[in-house]
Formats: sequence, structure tokens, C-alpha cells
Amino acid sequence: MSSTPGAIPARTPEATPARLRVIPSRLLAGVAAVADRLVGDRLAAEGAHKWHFAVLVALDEAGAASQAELSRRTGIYRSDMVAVLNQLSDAGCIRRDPDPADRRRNVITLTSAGRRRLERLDTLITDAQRELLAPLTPEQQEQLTDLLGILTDHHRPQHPGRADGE
Amino acid sequence: MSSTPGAIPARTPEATPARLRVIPSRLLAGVAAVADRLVGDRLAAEGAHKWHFAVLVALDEAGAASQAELSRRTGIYRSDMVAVLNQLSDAGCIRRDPDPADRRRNVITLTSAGRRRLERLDTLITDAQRELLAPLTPEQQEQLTDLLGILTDHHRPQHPGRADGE
DNA sequence: GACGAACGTTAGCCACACCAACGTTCCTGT
DNA sequence: ACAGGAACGTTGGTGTGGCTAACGTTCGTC
Repeated sequence: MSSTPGAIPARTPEATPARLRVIPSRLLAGVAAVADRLVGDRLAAEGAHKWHFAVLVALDEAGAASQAELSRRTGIYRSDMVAVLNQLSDAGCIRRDPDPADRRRNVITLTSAGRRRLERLDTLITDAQRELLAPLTPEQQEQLTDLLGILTDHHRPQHPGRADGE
Repeated sequence: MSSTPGAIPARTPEATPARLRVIPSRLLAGVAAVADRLVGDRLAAEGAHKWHFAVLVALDEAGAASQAELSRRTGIYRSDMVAVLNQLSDAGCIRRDPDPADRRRNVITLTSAGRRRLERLDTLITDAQRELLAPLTPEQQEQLTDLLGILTDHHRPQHPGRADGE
């Protein structure tokens, strides 16, 4: 009975407890949510979603691919990929043709409209990152990205069979 | 028609495009998901959730409080707080008494069982953080926490009415 | 004494990650 | 040659988490 039961002691309006403000997983969740909102809002203003951007980048960088491969490259589930590609296709950003070499697959190809779209979305994303990282110095921004990169590499999606040098 | 349409060129099995691996918001989302799974799994093994931990910490650190205030301290919505407190109450971790000074409120008090529970959960959370940050040096771990702290502070929950120096 | 605001509570919505199943097509072993 | 298993694209469904809406109660204030 260290505190008087029945009366709320402190009047400190509201402040996140110090012990919570120091837990990395919690900080990560919070900042990730902010980042997601920042990115999501800008993309939504153009009728886009982050998935669209991810797919467009994957196509632009590694060239045409099957849906399954895009799935693996972007981390988007095959199931969800269908809808994303439908929308991108409707917008004329990609073409989806049956693969003559493997009739199970579709070959997804980036169109020039898609490349233009990508450029636009890239700007928005970059802006969002800038706003997100605004309170950090350029060195800190790089530090953060590096650290997150290390963690991302270490905690692989899954390691269903050691894939690389191990 | 720079690429042969109808054939998938590279055979590179799957690799996240470099441009995606460098976008902070994306890295954050990924690492936050890993962290959440790490923490969530351990807590689930004891029938707990991260919310329980947050509430217990808030109570332990700042003393008894109303549900609304706990809401503000932890970031958990008032609506969801109800269920969390029900569970904590069922487990005997807290007491929920009407506040004699304000009959709208309940005074939430941490019991000794709750304090014991908190200690246990704290161990689990700490373990999870350790596993999460394993690939980083102690200095890097501190750096990361600091950087995330800065971002958390800057991007306030909301600022619905200029709260601070403005 | 009336009105607006805060409280606790219930119910529900929506976005997102994930899983299950199916028909098609391919690859492999025998 | 052919049977079995695996990968592909697709549809539909599940579960969880953040958030909103509304309501009755109680407080503070004018």
C-alpha cells in the first residue's frame, strides 16, 4: 500500500513511460507506423499503394518476371499480387502475357507508361522519406538505414534451407 | 522493345531489388514485423500480449491511473483498453475500482501479482530485444535506439492543438 | 439547472498479412 | 510412356490490429 488507493496521485497529464520509450521493438512499431502513414497518404493521393511501387521497382530493376518471382522479389503474397497486377494492368503500367516458354506463368513487362508512373511514385516516396528522416542529420540517416539493413539481412524472411554461404 | 518479349531473361532466383532494400520506410516495416513476431511469440507462449506488458509498465512506473490515462500513456485505444484490463483483472494483475473522487473513472491499481507478472514479461521482452538486435554491436544497438527515439519524439502521436513550445 | 466534455463500454469497420484449395502445366523417375 | 509431385495463377476465406461510432453516465461550467 505504497499509494493511497482510491485517489489518482500524479497529475502529470500524459507521458509515455520511460521504460517503454526505450524498447526497440516498440519504437520500431511506432516509427514504422508513422512511415507507413507518410508514404501511404502520398501514394493514396495519386490512387496508388506501396505495393504498386514495389512491383514497378522490381520490374524496372530486374526486368520482366513471372508473378511468383515478383512475389518473391517484393515480399507480396502471390494471392495479393493478382489484384496489384490487375490494377497496374488496368492503368496500363504493365503488360501481362502468357509465357510461351512455360505456359503456367505470365510474363509481366513494364510498359513505358509504367516507367513514367514509377518515376512519379519514386518522387513521392522520396519526399516521404525526407519528411520521415527530417529530424536526423544526413549521417544519422545513413546510420539508420545501415542498421536497419543489417537487421533485415540477418532476420531473413525465412531460412527454409540455408540458402547462401552457410 | 529493348528486351525480348516472351522470355524471362535472368535466372537470378530471387533477390530484393537494391532500390527497395534502401528505402527506410520499407526497412522499418520489415524489421518492425520481425520484432513484433519475436515479441509476440514469446508473450503468446505465456498467454500474454504486448498490450498487457505496456499497461503493466505504465502502472508500475507512474502509479495508479484511470483507463483513459492509461490509454494515453500506452497508445492503446480506450476501446481496446477495456478488453486488456478485463484480462489483466481476471489474472489478478490489477484491481479496477471506481474512483471515489470522480465516479466516471476507474482507478486501476497494480497488484503484487501484477508486479510479479510484469517482472516475468519484462524478461521475455528483454530476451526478444536481445535476439532482435543480436547482429548489432552494443554501440550500434544504442545508436539505433537513439535514432528511433529521435524520430518517435519528432513525429508526435498527433498534435491536435499545439501542445508544446508554440 | 442546462450544456458540453470526458469517462467506460459495446459494437463494428477496414486494411493487411496470411492460408487453403483448385485447375493447369511442368518436370522427374521409373 | 506415363504417374506423381511440384510450381504457377487465381479465388475465396481467416485472423488480427488500428481505428471509429454511438450510448449512457458523470463531471465541470456558465
